[in-house]
Amino acid sequence: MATGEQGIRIGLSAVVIALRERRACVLTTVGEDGAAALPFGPFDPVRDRTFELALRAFVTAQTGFRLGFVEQLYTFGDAGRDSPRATPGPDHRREISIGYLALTAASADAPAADARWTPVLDVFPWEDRRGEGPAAAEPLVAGLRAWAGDDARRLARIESLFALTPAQRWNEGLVLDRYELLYEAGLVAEAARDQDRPVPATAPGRAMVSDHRRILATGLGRLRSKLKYRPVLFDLMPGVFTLSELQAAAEAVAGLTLHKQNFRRGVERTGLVEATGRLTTGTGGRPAELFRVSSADAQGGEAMGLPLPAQR
Amino acid sequence: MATGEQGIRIGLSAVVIALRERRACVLTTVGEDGAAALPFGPFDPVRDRTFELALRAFVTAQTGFRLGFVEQLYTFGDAGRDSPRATPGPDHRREISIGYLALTAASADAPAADARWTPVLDVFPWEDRRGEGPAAAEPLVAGLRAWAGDDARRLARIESLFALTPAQRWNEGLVLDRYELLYEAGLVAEAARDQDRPVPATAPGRAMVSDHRRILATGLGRLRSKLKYRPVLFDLMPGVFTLSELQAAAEAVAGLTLHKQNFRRGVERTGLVEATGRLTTGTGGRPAELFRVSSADAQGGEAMGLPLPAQR
DNA sequence: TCAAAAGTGTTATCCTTACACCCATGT
DNA sequence: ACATGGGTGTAAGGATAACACTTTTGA
Repeated sequence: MATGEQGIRIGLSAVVIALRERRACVLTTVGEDGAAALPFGPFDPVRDRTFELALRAFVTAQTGFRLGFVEQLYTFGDAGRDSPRATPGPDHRREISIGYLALTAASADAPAADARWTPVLDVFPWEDRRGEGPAAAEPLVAGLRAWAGDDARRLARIESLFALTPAQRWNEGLVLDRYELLYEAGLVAEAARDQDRPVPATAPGRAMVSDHRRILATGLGRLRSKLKYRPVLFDLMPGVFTLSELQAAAEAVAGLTLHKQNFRRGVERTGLVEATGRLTTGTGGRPAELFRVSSADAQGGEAMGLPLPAQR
Repeated sequence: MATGEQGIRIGLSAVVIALRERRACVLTTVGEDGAAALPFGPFDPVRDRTFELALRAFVTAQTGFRLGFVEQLYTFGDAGRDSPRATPGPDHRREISIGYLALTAASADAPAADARWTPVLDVFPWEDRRGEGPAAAEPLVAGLRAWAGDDARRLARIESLFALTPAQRWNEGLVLDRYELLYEAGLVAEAARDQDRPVPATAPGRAMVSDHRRILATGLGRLRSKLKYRPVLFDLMPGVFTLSELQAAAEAVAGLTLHKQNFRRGVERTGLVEATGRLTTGTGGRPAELFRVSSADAQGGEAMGLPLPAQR
């Protein structure tokens, strides 16, 4: 009988998010076939005392960045995650990957070596609702409808996840659900690749190595959801910032255009920021006041996040 | 150099929740030293295609229960999770455990073999705010204050997590945070045990094997949080139920006394339940109408949970 | 007839949404 | 002057919280 310890390897994958030029970006490396990959490090059960310490160490070593907020996402271990056809032989190494979400404050430093900052909305273009809004997803939805045919359950899922009827509202946190829907429908490059079908040229977004895009979707979804009930956005911000910059950051992460006044009122109500009294200059208009994270209880244990009032 | 594949074993731990006699209970087995343990199954990388299938199989085999809702919680793998003193030698097997939350509809069946249904609020008595409310946690808080001394950060954490000032409100989802606070303060039996100190007789709640109480805290916290934005409570309910039973279930899980009218209005607004027209009999008072989960879009993808309006 | 539990009506308050408008600077 | 972005006031609508009350059964 198999003892359950043969051929297991554990790796740590990091979804490292930072803001660059008002866009939410993820730290990627160049994978084997030229596609983007997440930073990945092996977990050594002898040397590494905890997952989190191992993660922080290898990300800093590989990229030079110090991670602030770190949170475990999910453990991925399904057989054939990247190639379901391959039937594992007895000598097959089972690869299990523990995904982590990490946030770093914006930094002007260029990443080391072959690391890149990839805008997350280039990977998931349909997650950006700031421009035309619902119209942006039109071609995608057409493809989904074709896949669904007259399957009522599929149609309901599409309508719900993409908020197609006016009654439903777009839930920006369901990044993974939408990606998995597109994967099932065969509309993303990975779906074709995993079945050795030719990848259509129209496949939306940037494909990634193995199941890394799924891991990234998990991370972005977690971050978006968390914005609303934990003060995580400040882990992406520099020490001082204007309220407009804060709003731009929230918009870049959530993929939504927010309502200015309501956002400000909401931020004020949380008490998470405090004015410094100093002003910016050269914003193109009236100088903005600079704020910082409130020194009071601010990051304190209590549930507190930022409002995300949509601007229609 | 260590290759990262020696001596790793992966196990699956299940936090299986069900309602028994109007209490939220967790399925436990009897651990080595007589303490309760979570059902645990090894993960066989050759035989098991996915974590979830393996989990469902071994729980059904061990206990006879079919699991409904299943969700991954967290992967626990810190060295010395149960005994930090032990320095791992080269032959030390590193045990990594993937925790899952599972919900089963109430069932009259007795669990098989040495399995038990343990009321979760017996494990975490301080999580029950239904009785005297804040007063129930008084002795605990005294212990925490003694530990904190005049450390302002510790005091703020205690006040926040236990909602000691009237301005703060009790957040029922922070089960893990409160357990970890108590562990750090050395007030739960596991903290003493892990440092070979004698376990004080006053240690609150029921201790569990290894770090299983931490895993259970993770599961209960996740379930409580999820109640509010996903229709998970129905996975604990029988096919038909009265609104009072639904409220009692929500109260048993959340550890709160809810406001009857507001709860009902809120449930109605979600559209998640529909009346059957039938009435109960023998409730001790006026017969109640029986409801069922709405057959419409009900479980549909959209975010929908139940309100938890506190009754002071 | 009374206790016990089911079920309903109504109001005050707060947060969200949405509207329109004024302010200060650089060009 | 005027474009650009910063910053503000106020009112309508809906959800929540809190109040007390009626209805229907079993003992």
